[in-house]
Amino acid sequence: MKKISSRFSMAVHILSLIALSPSSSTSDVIAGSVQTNPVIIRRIIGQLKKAGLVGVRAGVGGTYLLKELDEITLLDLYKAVEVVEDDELFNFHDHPNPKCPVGANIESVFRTKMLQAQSAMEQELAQVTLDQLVSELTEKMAHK
Amino acid sequence: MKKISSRFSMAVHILSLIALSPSSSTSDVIAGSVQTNPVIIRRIIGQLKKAGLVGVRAGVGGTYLLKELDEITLLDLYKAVEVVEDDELFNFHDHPNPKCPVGANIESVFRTKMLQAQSAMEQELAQVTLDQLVSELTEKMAHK
DNA sequence: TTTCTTATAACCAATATGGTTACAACAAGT
DNA sequence: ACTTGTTGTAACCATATTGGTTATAAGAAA
Repeated sequence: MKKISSRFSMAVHILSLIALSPSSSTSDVIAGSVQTNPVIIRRIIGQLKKAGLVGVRAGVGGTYLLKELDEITLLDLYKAVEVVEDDELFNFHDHPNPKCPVGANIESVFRTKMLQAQSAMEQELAQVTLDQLVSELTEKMAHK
Repeated sequence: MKKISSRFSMAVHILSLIALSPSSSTSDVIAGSVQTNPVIIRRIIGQLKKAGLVGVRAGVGGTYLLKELDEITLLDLYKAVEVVEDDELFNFHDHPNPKCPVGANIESVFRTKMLQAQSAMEQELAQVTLDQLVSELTEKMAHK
């Protein structure tokens, strides 16, 4: 991976739209703002639904929040869209040589350090609520 | 990307080996501990060399450190192996609709937050020197 | 019943990844 | 000089992820 999937940024974009104009929240309208295919939007909304963040009006169309804006953090979205496998951001090469003292012990040392680094990042994401983010967004929109 | 490439973990493994037994530091021996192809090792060492962290004895074989162990951090290795593109961990979907107020402003808000999160992670990596890591490693090796 | 919508399957092209084989160039020892 | 062990690359390859597309079944309202 060169980068964490844009599913995450799209999820943030999507939820911002839903928060600001819940009336026009069909995958088609949202796709118009994100500028991608409606199916992509539905797939992401499907993941947000699975995570219990939103509900979808089947048949009639549209998505609504299941939590307050200040109860949803960027970390919630990050986890919901599953951009990282097994909750481990850093990959570790498989089966280093157990007969080599370094090979036998490097994994646990490495993993410990990486979990710390990853956790520092996730804590930052956890500190930003959608409430805050949408506020900053509307601020910028007004400032135009 | 589901995970950050194992090139990073291999780089840490490789430098630990070089630090602990500089005498046996050919790509073949290292590949034996990492349990991969020597070419993979050489490619990574090539990146470490480009970053000015190590030197290579052409022809005769072997790699040596160009800096002290306490002058090399995990962040140095992370940057050296280029596991992330353009120094931006988080991807952002391209060209959201500029005619939509949200589409026009979401990118700058998102990017700001992501740079903060990414920076928190990198700071953690910057705080770990190879010196520390190798110490922990030898500790574990002795504790056998 | 018609219409708009969601959910999902089945593809696809582009790219990253880790691996492999092959070969030129280099430096030492003999 | 020649042989040997090594590095540096190029050229491939299989696999997986990504973002996208088309097509279709099914739900809910007018």
